[in-house]
Formats: sequence, C-alpha cells, structure tokens
Amino acid sequence: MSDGPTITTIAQRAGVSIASVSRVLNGLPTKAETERRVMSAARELGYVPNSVARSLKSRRSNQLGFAMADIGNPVYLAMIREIQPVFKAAGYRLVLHSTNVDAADEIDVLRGLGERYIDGLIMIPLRVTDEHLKTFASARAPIVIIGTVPDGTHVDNVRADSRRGVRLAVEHLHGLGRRRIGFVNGPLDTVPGAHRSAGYAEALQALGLPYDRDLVEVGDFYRADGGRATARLLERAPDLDALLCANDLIALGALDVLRRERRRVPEDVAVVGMDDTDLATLAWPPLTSVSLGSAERGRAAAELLLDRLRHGERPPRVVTVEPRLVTRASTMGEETP
Amino acid sequence: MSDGPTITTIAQRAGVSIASVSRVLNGLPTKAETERRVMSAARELGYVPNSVARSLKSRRSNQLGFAMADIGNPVYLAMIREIQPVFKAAGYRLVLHSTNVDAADEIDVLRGLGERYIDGLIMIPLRVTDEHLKTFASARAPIVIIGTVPDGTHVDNVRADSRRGVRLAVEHLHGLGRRRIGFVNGPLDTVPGAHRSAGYAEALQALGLPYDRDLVEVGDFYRADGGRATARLLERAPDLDALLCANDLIALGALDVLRRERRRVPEDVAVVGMDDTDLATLAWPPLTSVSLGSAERGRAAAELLLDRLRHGERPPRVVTVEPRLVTRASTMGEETP
DNA sequence: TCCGAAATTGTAAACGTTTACAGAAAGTAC
DNA sequence: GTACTTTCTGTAAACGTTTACAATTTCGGA
Repeated sequence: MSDGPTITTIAQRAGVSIASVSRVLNGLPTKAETERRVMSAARELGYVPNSVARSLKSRRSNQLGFAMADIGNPVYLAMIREIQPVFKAAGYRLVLHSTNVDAADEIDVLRGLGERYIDGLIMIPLRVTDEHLKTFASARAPIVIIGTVPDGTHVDNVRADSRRGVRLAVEHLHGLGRRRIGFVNGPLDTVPGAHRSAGYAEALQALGLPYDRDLVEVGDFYRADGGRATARLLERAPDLDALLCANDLIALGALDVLRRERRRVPEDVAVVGMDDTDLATLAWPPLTSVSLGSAERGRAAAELLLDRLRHGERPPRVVTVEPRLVTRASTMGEETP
Repeated sequence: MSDGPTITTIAQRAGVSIASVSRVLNGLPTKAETERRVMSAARELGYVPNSVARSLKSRRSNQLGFAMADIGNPVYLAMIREIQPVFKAAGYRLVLHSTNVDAADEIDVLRGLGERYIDGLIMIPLRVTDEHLKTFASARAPIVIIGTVPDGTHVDNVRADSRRGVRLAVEHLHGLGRRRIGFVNGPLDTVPGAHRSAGYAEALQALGLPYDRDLVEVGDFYRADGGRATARLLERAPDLDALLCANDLIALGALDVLRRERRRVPEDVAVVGMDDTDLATLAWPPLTSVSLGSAERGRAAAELLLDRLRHGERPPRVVTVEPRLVTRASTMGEETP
C-alpha cells in the first residue's frame, strides 16, 4: 500500500527521460532499445498510470454520471443495466448518484459538473423546476435528461410518451367492457404524475366516458402508498371495475389491498400497471402493464450522451420512446406472451 | 460550456495571489478585505473548484468503488441501497462496477486501484481464485470483500453464514414433516454454491436424513435456470415434498414450474428461497426465505471500509452476519410477519 | 516615531502526467 | 568525411490545486 511507482521511477530505472517513458507507454514511435528498457522497468515495478494526473492534463475524467431519485426503483435499475455496459464499452466508468427525491440534491449534482469529475451526466429529475432549467443552460458538461422537459429547453432529452401510454391502458380496459375505471396516480407536481393525469382525462374524453373525481386518487409512487390510495378509492367508489395504476409499485399495492378485500382480479377488478418492470411478471396474478421502454430510454440516453461527447456542438435532440401495452392475467384472465 | 474559471482567474479579478485565493476558499485565516474580494470574485465568476486537480495534490479521489457481478441481482441492489448513503454521508462518491460474472474483469477492477481513481473498494467476487488472493495482497488501496475468503487472507471481510442459513431452512422443512427435501443449488465452484452445498449435507446428517443424489440439482443463479433445474428434479424425484432453493431467483423459477405442473405450494411441495429479497414478498405464494442479511452486509462493508480509510493500518476484521429464517406462505400455508 | 512581534500575503514548488520544442543521434548520399 | 535529412530524445512548461517558506504589512507598545 506504499506509494506506487510513477513515470519518474521508471525513467530512473530505465535510464531515460520521463518524456520517453510517456511516449513508450502511449505507443508513440521510439527506438526498439528504449522501448524494451522502459517496458521491462514498468513491468518490474508494477507500474499503473495515475488516472488523476492523466485527467488533469487531458481535461477528461473518463467518468460519466447517472443521477436518479432512488436506486431502489426497478425502473431506474432497468436503465442502469442498459447504461452501464454502453458506458463501459466506450471506456467510461459509471458514477452513481441517488438524490433521494430531493431537488436541492439534484441541483448539487448538476453543479458538480463544474468539478470536472465526470465528463457528462444522465439525469432523471422527478420535478423540473426553473432552477433546473437555469442549471441545464449553464452546465459545464453535456447533460441528457430522461423525462419530459419543456419544449425549447436546450438539452438532449429522452421521453416516454406516458400520456399515450395511459390512453393505451384505458382503451384496453374499455375494450374489455370496463366502464368504471379508477386511477391511482402519483404526486401531480411530478413530471410523470402530471402527464399521466392529463392522459387519463384525454382518454376518457376520447372514449366518451365521464370524468368522475371519485375515481381518482393520488399517493406516492410506492407500494404501500399505492395500497392506501387504493383502499381510499374502494371506499369512495365501491363499484369500480378496473384500476389503472401510475406505476407497477402502486399496482402491487393495489393487488395487496384487492386481495385483502376479497375482490377477484381480473373478474371483479381488472388492474393495469405502468413501466412493465420485472415486478409485473412476479406479481400474482401477473400484471398487465404499459411498457414505457425503460431499457430503451436508458440505452438511448447513454448513446445520446456519448454522441454529444464525440461530436460536441450540435442542436439538442429529443428522442421519444413509444409505449406498448403488455397484457397479462390481471386484465385478461390468462397470460398472453 | 467554455472553460470555467480557475483560482488564477479569481486571483486576477480580485487582485491577489492564487495562494490567497486558495486560503480563502479553504477557510484559512485571511484579512477580512481579502476574503471579501475573493469571495465576491468567486461568486461573480461562478467558480467551482476542480476536483481532479485537488485530488492530484491531496492524493485522494473522494470516490469509492463497489464491484459486483451483475446489478440486476436484487441482493446486490439491496447492498447498494445501504452502501450509497453511507459513502455519501462520509463525503465519497460511488463508482459502480458490474463485472459480468467475469473473473478477469474483477482482477481488472482490483488492478484499477493503482490508477488511484478510487480510494477504496468493496467487492463481491463470485469465485475467489489464487489470482484474487494475490491481488488482494498487493492492492494499492483498501479493499473489503463481501463473501467468505479463506481464513488468514489479509483483507477485511464480511460474511454471511450461508451454511447455517441452509441448516435453518432444512430444519424448518423437517419440522413441518417434510422428508424428501429437494435442493436446487447454483454452480458448485462459486463461493455461495459451495457453502450451500456443504450446509445441505450437514443439515441432513444432523437430522438423520439420508443424502439422496437424486434430490440435488445444479443450475445457474437465475430464474430461468431455477425453473429448468426444478423441472429436471421433479422428473427424477417426483415424490419430493419440499424444495430448497439457493436463492430467491431460483425459487421464483421453481414456483413457475410447480404452478405449470399443477403442484400446490405448500400443500404438495413447500418451497424455501434464500436471501429474502423483495422478490420474496412479491412471489405468489409469498416465499419463505432465509435472510442472509444483505442490507446489513452492505452496511457493514461500507463501515469497515470507511474505518480502514480513517485508521489506516490495523489487523483485518471479519464480520459475520447471522442468517434468519423468514417464514411465509410458501411453507406455512399462511403468512406470518 | 520607531521597534519587534504577529498577522497576512506572495513566490515557488509539488502532485503525475502529456507534449511543444529544441537538440542530439543516426542514416543517407555524395 | 561532409552536408543534409530523418528519427529519436531530453528539457521544460502546462493542467489546477495546496502549502512551505520567505517577504511584507499591520499593530501594539514604548
């Protein structure tokens, strides 16, 4: 654990200058004899180049960041699983930031770009404040945002069309003959919460169904909250025959409560989740869920970031991933692959 | 995205030397007037200190690494969730390495310690080779290994007592009157695979049950493999009345197959998983599982690492986390909290 | 007003690399 | 052997900090 050898150590042992050592190690042309001596000195000393010094000189850290609210959320996990190998293949390490659903924390991470320890960042802000927008603009390194930002924001952006996703779900339920479709949403001041809310209203209207406030309940994006919200909803609207949940975790909470209340799924109440995480296949009954393409969004974000790093200035891009309904037993009574 | 200001820029604008700027920014004693001018120059310029330069000087990167086989595994996820906040609170960033179950990749990460981009590392090697042991010894920064290493290895180590964990499970099943207890294990050349295998044999012997090779099957540590292995087992030993699975993913695969084969759980076959991940509560029926304290192990590892960073040389420690059986409907027919 | 001590500041070196530039060595052609 | 070109090497500066040390300023007391 003593201080490791540096190019100076190698230079001394090989009897050459540090410049020559550096050139040999970087594969620049050198006399065969010099190369031989440097290489063997390096090997004998167990030399490993100091990446910090290298970064200082090259102004590149070879690290990229990923910032999300909470690593526990399977959606983010699915993204990391896509992002990590893409970064790795491009020679970047992954620095993870969990911001605990804290906007100030997010701003900190953005500011941190100035510290130059990462060359770029993928971020999923739950809420997008003015402060966020300002910081995007003045950021000192490329950023890709996953999640819809206001049109015209000067930043690479990957979006899920969750409004359309909600529509797919509502149409599916309507097609199955359900008319009293409850909706358990997440907080309305979050980006996904707001979009899903809008999508729900739109879908009802398109289908000619009335918007009944008693059929809508809001909680947090977690299982326990989902359960509590569902319980409230069942009390207010005992006649509901379907439940659309703003994500899979909420849907699991809903399933817990429906089971406790002895309502059969899907016979009495059909349930649809969103995100189509691994949880959907684990739930019982397996959960029909709207895939918002988490994996694709992760990959797209990683590739946008790498592209931006390679090609510098170019107008920001917006990639929208199309939603897809994956039907399973929680609405169809029988699993379809 | 232009080059940001440095202390030199600030020094010019404030009309002082870079040393003074540095002192002000680090809170060393300075004349009030100087401090005022430096601070306002820094604020106006939007100065953010360059952490790479700082690291070069201080020889500390303020980053710590976590290396595991595959981020998708919920056990590792549970660990990350504990590790990340502990690191963050201590002022360290988290660098994630997913080694794809590849020993060479793991060695690479260990070698990477020499690059000095992390000040320490927590690693979960699936297999511990001689190469690993050699690299532990010559590592240029502190390491904590999660997973049992040979006694006497000079490295901080956090262990789960999975042998005892397996015993708990077998005794539980035996106590329920099951006598034909199948065992779906992971690869025997992995650390957990080997220990679980030993534990299974021990437990049978302690209970006076015969070891029947037909009751043991090996696959990989994933859901699909678990399913396939279970199918093979059912064919060879159709009379088995219990199934012990080496982790929860395998157990989920087993539940899939048992359902397909119309065997009731737990009436016909009682099923036990290991690791007690979130999956256990999601499965249907909810899965009895042996908790190997993933969260505790993660936290313990993080604290060992921080302690080592703070106190330098001290004999390596071994922390062993006790297993705990969490019974649920897959063995008891009814959930107990 | 001056002296010495204390407080503050500036200069310069260092951390470990990469790289522009100039100088040395080697090779070529006569 | 000389002159010229080509190839290789070493010196030194730079990246953005921190910090030892010396130089300067400030201040209290006479």
